[in-house]
Amino acid sequence: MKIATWNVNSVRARIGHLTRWLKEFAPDIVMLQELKCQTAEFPLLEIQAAGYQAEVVGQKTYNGVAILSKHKIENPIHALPGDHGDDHARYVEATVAGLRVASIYLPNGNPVGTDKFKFKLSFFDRLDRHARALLKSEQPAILAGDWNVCPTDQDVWDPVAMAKDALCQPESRAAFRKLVFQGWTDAIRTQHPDTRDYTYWDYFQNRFERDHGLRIDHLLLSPRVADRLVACGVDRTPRGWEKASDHTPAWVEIKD
DNA sequence: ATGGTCGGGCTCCGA
Repeated sequence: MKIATWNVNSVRARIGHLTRWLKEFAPDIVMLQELKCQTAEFPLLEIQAAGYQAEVVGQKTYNGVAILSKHKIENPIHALPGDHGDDHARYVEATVAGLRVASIYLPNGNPVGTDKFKFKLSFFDRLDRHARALLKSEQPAILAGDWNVCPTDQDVWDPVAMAKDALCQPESRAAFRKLVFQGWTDAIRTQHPDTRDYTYWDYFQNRFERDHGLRIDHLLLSPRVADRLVACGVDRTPRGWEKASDHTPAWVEIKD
């Protein structure tokens, strides 16, 4: 079973790329981020025609997350618990094929030293508590999405240029590590300890062509899913298509 | 040296 995550940077602008990639890569489950549309505007007919169900949490202009699946989607939740005042569409979680899967769009947090950065850390704190409860439930689970964190300098093409960025702050990295230390496996880094495996390249300055990227899209596996890990990677193909998202899909394959 | 490019939806914001 193949499970992927992809920040599409507007699902309506990218629907052609998305349906092409669903057909070519044939994932069983896909976590999407940055839909940039309201739930009612989500291109559901095209997704269904491609053979997928969808659980969508949208909002106007910003954010937006979804779970696409070839299998039945059950018991969804549409927000990360812990803050009733959080009206950002950044979290959707559901049960699919016996797995608890979450599509997460963590706040970017720039610039550092503002309420945006505080919101990022508080979102991480809520995620930490919720992830702990998921582990305790002993359901096989996958937390996937755009984490807006480069876990180490290995995940950054130019660590000096990025040193003041919210994606590389010690607090952001510590928050990510705290989840890993709970017992979640960062699939790609664990299976590929020595490669860069970027998932994002800025639109500026031909960064993709020069491979000046970042690894910020991650799939974290609960222990029972990590036991089933067969392969994982980053599919750079869609990033090379015309009018691409600035992110490309990351994926895992697990035993059924 | 603080630019550059996208998408959404307006004349700027967020990334």
